[in-house]
Formats: sequence, C-alpha cells, structure tokens
Amino acid sequence: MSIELAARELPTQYDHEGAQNRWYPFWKERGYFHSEPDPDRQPYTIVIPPPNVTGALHLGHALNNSLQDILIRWRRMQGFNTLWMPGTDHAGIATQAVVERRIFEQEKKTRHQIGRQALVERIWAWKNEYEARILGQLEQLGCSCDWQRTRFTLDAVCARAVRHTFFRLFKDGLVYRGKRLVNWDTALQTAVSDDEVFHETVSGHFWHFRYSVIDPRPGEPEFVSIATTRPETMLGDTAVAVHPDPALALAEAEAELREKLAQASAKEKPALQAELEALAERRRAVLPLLVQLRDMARAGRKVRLPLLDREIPLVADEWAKPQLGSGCVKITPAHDPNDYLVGQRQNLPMINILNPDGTLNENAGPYRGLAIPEARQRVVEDLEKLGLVEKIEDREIELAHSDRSKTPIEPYLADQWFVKMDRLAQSAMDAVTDGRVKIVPPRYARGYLDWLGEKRDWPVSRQLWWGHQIPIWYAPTAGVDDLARAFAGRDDVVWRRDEEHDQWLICALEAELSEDAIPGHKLAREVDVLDTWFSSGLWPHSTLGWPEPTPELRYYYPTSVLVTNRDIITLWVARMVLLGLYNVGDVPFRDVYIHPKILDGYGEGMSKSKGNGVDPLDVIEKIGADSLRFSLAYLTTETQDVRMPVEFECPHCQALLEQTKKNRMLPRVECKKCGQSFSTQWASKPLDLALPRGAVVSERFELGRNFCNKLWNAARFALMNLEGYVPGPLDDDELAVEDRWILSRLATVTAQTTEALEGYRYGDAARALYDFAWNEFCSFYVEMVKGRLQDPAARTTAQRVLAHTLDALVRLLHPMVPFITEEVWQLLGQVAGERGLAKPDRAADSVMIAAWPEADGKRQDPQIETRFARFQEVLKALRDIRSRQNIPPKKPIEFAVCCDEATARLLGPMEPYFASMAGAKATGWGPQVKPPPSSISSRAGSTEVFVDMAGLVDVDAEKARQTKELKRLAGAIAAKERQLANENFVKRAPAEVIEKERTALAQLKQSRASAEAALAKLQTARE
RNA sequence: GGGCGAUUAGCUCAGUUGGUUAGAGCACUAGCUCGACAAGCUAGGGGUCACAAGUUCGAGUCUUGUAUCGCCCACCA
Repeated sequence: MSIELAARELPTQYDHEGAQNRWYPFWKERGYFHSEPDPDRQPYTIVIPPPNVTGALHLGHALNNSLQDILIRWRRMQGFNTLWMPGTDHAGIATQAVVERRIFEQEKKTRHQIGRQALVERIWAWKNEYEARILGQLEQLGCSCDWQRTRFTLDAVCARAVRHTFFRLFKDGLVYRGKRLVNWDTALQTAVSDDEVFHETVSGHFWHFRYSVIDPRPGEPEFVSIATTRPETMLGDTAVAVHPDPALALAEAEAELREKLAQASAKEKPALQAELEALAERRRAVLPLLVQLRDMARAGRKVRLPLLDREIPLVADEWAKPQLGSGCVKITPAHDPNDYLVGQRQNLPMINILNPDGTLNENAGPYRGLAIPEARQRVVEDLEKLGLVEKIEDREIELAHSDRSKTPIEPYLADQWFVKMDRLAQSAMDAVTDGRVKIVPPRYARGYLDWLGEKRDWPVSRQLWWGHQIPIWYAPTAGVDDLARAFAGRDDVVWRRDEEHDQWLICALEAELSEDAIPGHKLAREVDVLDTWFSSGLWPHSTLGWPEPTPELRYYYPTSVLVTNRDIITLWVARMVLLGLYNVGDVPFRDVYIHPKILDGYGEGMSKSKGNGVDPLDVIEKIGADSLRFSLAYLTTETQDVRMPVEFECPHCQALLEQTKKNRMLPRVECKKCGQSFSTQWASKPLDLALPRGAVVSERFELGRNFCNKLWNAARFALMNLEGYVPGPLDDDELAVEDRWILSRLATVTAQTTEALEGYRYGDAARALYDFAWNEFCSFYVEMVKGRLQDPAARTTAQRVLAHTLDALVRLLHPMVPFITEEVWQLLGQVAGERGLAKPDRAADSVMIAAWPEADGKRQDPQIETRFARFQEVLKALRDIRSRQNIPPKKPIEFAVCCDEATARLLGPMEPYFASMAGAKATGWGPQVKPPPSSISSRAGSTEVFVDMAGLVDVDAEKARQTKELKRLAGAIAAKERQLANENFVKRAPAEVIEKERTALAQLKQSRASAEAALAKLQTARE
C-alpha cells in the first residue's frame, strides 16, 4: 500500500488510548526513564513532592506532576542526565485518621480495641493499595519518573536517614523533651500541629463568674469578676490577673483609637466614636477598682477558687487588658496558650485537669471522670447555686477543631519532643537571602523568611502509631555510671539527662535497645512517632542514599528544582532546606518553583479532606493525558490560580450535570435530565459500582483536546504527502516564500519556547506553540504548500521543509504532550526516517531522546515576515468581502489592490496564493490602481482592496457596513487629531512616536476618503 | 489585626520597559462537507479594563485611596 493510502487510513481523530498504551511501555522498557550518575554529563534532578498515601491523586497533583514532567522531558532532550525521583509520603496522622475512620465505620472498632500492631498492619495494607494507585495515576499521566528508584518515606532507606538525623540532632543538643501546651485531639488522642487545626464559628456563651477575695479589708472589693467561654477550665485556674498599669494601658488604648478615628472613613466613624466613649466611661467607672486590685496583687493577696476551694493569687500581668471585660482575667496555664505564657512569666503552678481522652482527671476533684460538656454544665450549675454567676451572654466563638477528627481541640499540657530552631532556621533563611535557593515567583520568599524568622521550636512528636518511632529509651532508675558501663565503647548510643523527670534519655543510632540493655535497670521505649514532615524534610537527600556517601548523593545533590504549591512552603520547603543544610551541608535544590493552585468551580482549593478533589482519571480516559497536560500547562500563568469547574457526564443520556457543592463527592448521582442514576469516581460500594460510570469532565480541557486533534490532523496531512520523500540537503534557492516564512517563524518560536521554559513560564510556552502550530503551520503553511506538493518539480523541497517543520514542532511539543508526539514521531520515521535541513540525520528512536531544537537565527527573516503580514491582511479583506456579500465560497472573484510601491512589490510573489486560499484573481496592485466600476472595497492598513462585484453587490448590507466603518473612522480621527493638536504631546513625546501618530492619522484620513467614495458610489448604484 | 494576590467580553483567562480605539479559548450569530482536521474552516457580534483621585504629552499598564473576592499568618479571657 502506498504511504498516502496508509496515512489516509489513520483515524481523523487522535486515538489517545492507543498511543498511551503503545508508548509508555515502550519508553519504560527501553530504560529512558532511568538515570545513573555519569560524571561526563550534567545532571538535572527533581525529587517529586511525594503524594500522601491517604487517597487518590486529584487535578492539583496532575498539574504539579505535569509541570515536573515537562521540565524533565525538556531537559532530557537538551542533553542533561535527568533524574526524576518518585515516591510517596506516609503522611502520619492523615493516613492513620483515614484508616481509623474506615475501620470504625465498617467494624465499629477503635484503634485501642484493635491494638497497635494490628492497626499498623491495616495501614500498611491501605498504603500498598493507594501507593499502587497513585503510581499508576502518574504513569497514566505520562510521567517519566525513574521508577527503579521509587521511595516511600517510611521505607528502610528513609527510616535509616530519619534515625541518623534524629541521632545527630540529639547528640548536638538540638532536640529536647519538654512540657508544652499542645493542640490536643481528644478523639485521636494525639497532639496535632497548628497547621492541622482549623477554626469554625460556633454559637456558644460567655459566662461571667465571681471569685471571692480572701479576707477583704475595708474598702476593698469582696469579689473579682472574670469571664470565660469554657467554664470547666476554671478547675485548672491558678491565678487571676490584672494589668500592672491599668491607667497607662487604658490611655494607650485610647490614643490608638483616636489615631484610628482620625484616619477612619465616615462609615466607620460612629462605631469608633462609640468605642471611644465606652473607654472614657470605663476610665471613670472601672479604673479605680483595677488600680486597687493591682495593688492587692502586688501585696500578694489571694482569691478563693470556688468549687475546689483553692486559694489562688492575684497577679499583675500585661495579658489582662483593662479595656476588656471586667479587666480581670482567670489564668489557666495548662489549658490556654496565653495563660500558659502568663503562667511561665509569673511562675504559676500548671494544673492539668484533662485525661488524654478528654475526660476530667483527679485534679478536677468531684468532676473527675466527666467528659468536658458534662463538666461544663455541672460547673455552671454549681456556681449558680453558690450565687457566683453574674451573667451569661450568647456569643459566636471561633472554636479550634482538629482537621483530622473534626472534633474540638483542647489545649493540653503534655511532654513533647522539640527541635531547636534558632540556628537551623537561620541557616535556611540565609540560603534564600543570599540566593543559594531561588524562589520563583520571588514574592513567596517573604512568607518563607517571616515564618522562619520567628524561630519557633518545632514540635516533632506525635502520639500516633503510624510513623517513625522516636529512637529514645528512658532510663528512670539507672545512674550515669550504669550507662557508661553498659554502652562502653559504643559511639552509636548517646544519653542526656532529663532534669524535669529525673531520668536519663538514651538515643541509639540504628540499634534497637532491649529492655534490659542496662543490667539491673529497665529501659522504656518512647512510643511516640515523629511528625511526618520530619521524614519528608529529608526527602531530597534520604532518597539519594544519605547518610551513605553514595555516588547518587554526590552526583544528583543539590537537585535542580523543587516544583510545589504555596501551601507547604513553610511546612515542607523550609524544613528541607534546613535539614539538607544540617545533614549534607548544602541546599537541597537550586530553584523552588511555586505553581498556581487548582480551584474547584467555587474557588476553593482542591483537597482530599474537603472531598472536592477531582481524579484526573476520567479526563485521561475521555480525552487523554496529552489534552489534560496541555490544558494545564496553558493555564499555568504567574499570578492566577486555575479555576476548574467540572461537570458529571450522564452515561445514559450524555447530559452534562453541574457539579454542585452538594453533589460534588457523591458516589452516585441521579441525572436531572433522564432521571437515571449513575456512579461516580467516588463510588466504593458494590451497589454503586454496579451502575454505569458517569465521568467527571470539564470543558476547560477541550482546549487541549482540540489542539491535540489539530496536531494529529496536521501530521496526517504530512504523512499523506510524503510519498516519495527523499532526504537531502536543502537548496536555499529553491525555497518558496512560505518555506522561508515558516522556517523564520519556527526559529522565533523555538527561541520563545525555550526562554519561557527557562523562566518556568509554562503558559507562555504553551501559547507560543499553540499559536504557531495552529495559526501559522496549519492555517497558512499547510494550505500554501499544498500546490507544490502536487507539482513534481517543487515536491521534493516542499516535502523536506514540511517534514523538517513537523519534526521540530513535535519535538518542541513533546514535553507537554508526550504521547501524541511520540505517535507522530514514529509514523513520521516510517516515511521520512532522515530529516533535517542542511544535513539530514537519522531520526532518534524516540522523540523522548531526540535533541531539543535550537533556534536558527539565520533563518529569521524580517522581510519575509512583513510580506506575510501584508499578504494576510489582504487575504482577510478578501474573505471579509466574500463573507459579507454572501458570495459563494467557490465563486471566483477578481480584485485589485491600491497600495504603495513597496507593498506592491511585497504582494507580487503572493499572487498564486490568493487564488488558492481565497479563490481570488488579482488584476493589479500599486498606487495607480483604480477601482473597477462596480466594486466593494475593504481597507487593510495602508492598502485598499477592491473586489469587482459586477452586479453581485448587496447594496443595503454594504451601505450599512460602510456607514458603520465611517463612524468608527471619524472617532479614531478625532482622537488622533486631538492628540496631535496637543502642544505638550508634540513637544515631549519622542519623535518616532509622533511620526507614527502622523502616519496613522494620514492613513485614517485616506481610509475615510475611500469609505466616503465607496458610500457615494453605492448611492449612485441604487439610483 | 498583619501580609499576599486578584478584579479586563456571557464564562475561563492573556496583555512585555506606559505608545494606534484592548486579545485568546469556550459560548453566541451567519456561511461552508473543497482530498489533513465538523474536536474543523471562513467571517461576524460582544468590553466605560471594579470605582475614584493623582503622575504623564499619553494609563488596562505607574502612585494613592475605596469596594469586592480569594489565600496565608496571627488573635479573640
């Protein structure tokens, strides 16, 4: 069969599924993804932000990984030795919470009923399932990861890095154990970090209580008033605070308010005014009392804590704001972050009243054993009986909730492990400040520096079962000599005194210490595990084999770029920088590229916990990974997040159903149009899964789909026309005008694409290629070359340029659309195995390993591009006239162009193309051209195109158009004349700008004259 | 409360050092099955560039303020 016939049999629609199934295994089998250190080549390395194994990937991940793959594929083609390190994150608390919830739903068992070992086994099973799914999704996306190096943050290699890091930190005194107030999740019974807490407004109350002053002297108040939103915490009160200088504090508050008032808008003023008056009133009414209480506090006076009958001191502390409430505040150091600070400052006892499960402990006296809500109710009732409740207000409260269990957070005093941040944080700040790590876009550096600048110690222990167990053993009874004897000669064991608990802390590097490692004493293993960011913070070097000085570590580290989103700049990026510097002595990556976020149709970020994450799987199945990837790249611009409204496609009637907030995560949906139900990507129960599957799609991906299809058909055209292709050097003298033009454009676009990718400007690169491929290659080059492909004399050169241009285009597009470009590359290889202009070469076995095109500056030809611009203008004018006058597409027309000599010379060689592309025959061009007696005109820049109508004119339509045009011109001329009449403009604007404006005005006037003439002629024609 | 970003066509978004009366995709209208492509081709309609003031010969672009939306951080006994 001839090549042409074979090509004709290719489907007119790109078969994405076939290409994906063909080429991914092909690449993988040939080892293209794999990288080995090679000192002769320059490395280019990316470590994947390891996705959590909590669930399947969504479109946000699809974006993140597409962008990485684009960089990796592009750099690979540029000749770098590229490594893309894949893997997944155990995601400690998140994964454990998901699995615990699942077990509770299905078996009604808590983790304590199941036990540590069994639960961990269940989580491993979950991890295996989702890891496989996630890695499969990455493959479907086309990611060219080095799968042989796949890591998991909890695997043996990463575990070893964790042990070594912790050991070093412990040895250097950078990790310590201490009591701190933590966010306690009473459901999961673990501390959670600030980042795992969200606030929700709930309606609650504000209770005002009285504590009686002990032995009030004459003139002294008998009570102090305090207020709280959590009455039960009063059981843990250890003081009542009043401001040390209430007068000054009030004055300052007033001054501040006045300043605000001075700058406030009229709308805000009344409220501020009222506030100011209230403050003045307070100064009169409350201040004396506060001063008195302050003096009492200084004298060491006490109040009686009701219910528990405890004496607690009055203290003077700035935390008590005289402008708020009664001006006095109860202090519960063990259950409130601010009170905790007061407790530290004032040396107050810290009384913990809670058990880990959220019930009250023995410190709560008679309330012991009650859960918080009951305790709250009882405390209020009992205080009411004592007449100590002043009033109860309704109030909206921003209540902290755990992100994981969705239950309220209790501030809770617990022993935790911390990493000292001062030195480490500083090192990470310096790395960004001095440019060793470059954050793109640069505005994100600020948040990073601010956050690190606080240098808050990092709480790293979690009371979980899923994670890296902290390698610490407690020796409460042993003495320092026992330790020295037991671990004599071992440099893999270090110990440190824990004064607070009067015990030794022992850290072992890799060995597990047995209970009786110290003869005569019992060791207890720390049961807590490390924060998940501890192990992911090591990711860039742990995956490369650290602490071993592996060839990989030496060669690939520091990695080239980290591609991630802004949510985890502090949590993760900052930790990687400081731990990388600490462990390896160098930054983990040169660049950090922060990409946009994918938002759902309601502007909310996609996340697994919110449930609005859309699995890209439906999109890939429906329109292919290439379409998805190209669309995402096209949408990746610098400042704008990507809003991605999605729809369900009913499998019964193909209706598109909007994804609403309500239905967005439902396992089954009922079609509004046909009434039948279908399952969605969230289905998990057999009953739902049995239904036909409705895909989640978004019309926003049609851009990519249409583009891929356009590319596919351009390739089909080329293949159909490469019969008899003979490779050979190109003779520049034989190049037609369209050849020179497309080669010029190709050189420019190649440079633009490369430049855009270098600056992580994906959207620019995608746009440049989209416009070139569609509007230049397809719409003009292919159309213009058709004639020569039928002409035996011109065919060879035309084929060579066509094959070369397609070849280059496919290469440029490969990083974004890997599958279709490979498909085309392989097909092209069959008919044109050797390609290239000056000296054709055998094409690479795969476009994936083909060389990235270099912009050939010598091919850039401004003159030919100007010629094309003129040509395109005239062509558009002709088509415009044809369309407006309803001249049938096939009816030949004749036209003349009135223009200057230079333009005439440019247009001359284009004559045949007017015939082939607009069915129009030129009768003349130049300044001498006179309009035919019956003609329609259209202006294009400085030229005017006349089409000989010979009785075809639709007079009314044309008159309307010319009138409208005249109006537009009048406006434009007026604007220009105004500008040119402005003395300042003429005086100050650069000469070239003025000249440009003058020329433009002259042109506009000329256009107006011809429009008037045309209109006049139409009037006559009518009569 | 502090910080960051946004506001341009019905929708989703581009718009470079300030320089013709502002562009794309989708949607819409009209016409096209001509040997690459109807997921297409050709043409068209559609915008007071959020608002106000300022700088400038000239502002979508720079400055200030206002409004609205989103995100991050902190805090609210």
